Amino acid sequence: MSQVFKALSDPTRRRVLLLLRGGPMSAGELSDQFDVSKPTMSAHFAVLKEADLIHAEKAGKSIIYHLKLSVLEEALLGFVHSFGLGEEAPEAAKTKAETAR
Amino acid sequence: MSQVFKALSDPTRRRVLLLLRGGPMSAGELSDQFDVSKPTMSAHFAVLKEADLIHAEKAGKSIIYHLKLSVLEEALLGFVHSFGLGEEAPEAAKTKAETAR
DNA sequence: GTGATGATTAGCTAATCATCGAAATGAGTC
DNA sequence: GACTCATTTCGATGATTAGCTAATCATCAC
Repeated sequence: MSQVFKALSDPTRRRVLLLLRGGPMSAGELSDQFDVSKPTMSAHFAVLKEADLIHAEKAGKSIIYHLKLSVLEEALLGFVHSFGLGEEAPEAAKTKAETAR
Repeated sequence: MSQVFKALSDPTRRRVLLLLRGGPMSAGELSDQFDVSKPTMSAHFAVLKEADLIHAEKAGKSIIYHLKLSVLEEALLGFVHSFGLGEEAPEAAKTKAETAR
């Protein structure tokens, strides 16, 4: 849980995830979209992998990263729901929390 | 955005938010729930305030903290939606939403 | 095997973070 | 004013983080 939020706390890493939402991409292709060195990007990938938000697949010389949407979804929506938020309109959320018990 | 996720990346701070979900609480009452010093807790409050997730209200000697649910909701759901998640009914979310009512 | 390419690891610096005890502020009380 | 309570600020410390360059590893083409 903490690791997911920590991973998301960096703008570079959030942008990586958004790029990956469009489909799998190699480490190099991803790095080309950013203005930092490749080792730095590699470290960001490691953080995302540690949080289980992405998955690495070897493909010849390259390494293809895939977004693990379901993990992102479970972590964020799970947290949101624990606050009684996110299922209906904000107004109704309060009512719902009350009727929930 | 980054500040919200950074604030949420610490378990102590997440627990503070959950406590505050039950209603406003003073800094001291909150601190009593944790096994760390008051200065440390004060620093956590500052991070949460910086992320605009809580609001401080003076009340005599005490300071009462309030959860800003709408900010938390907007930040997290906004991000979730930017991934196209949380609107339809993926497995986990659906089950959870159903058992909730 | 050599060389080239893609990616990670190693080693470093500067900055940020969580934590503490001690001191300082603010707001009531006597 | 002096005293007390609640909370924050200050100053220090050890741990972690993002960033870099240089070096290494892995794979492919020759």
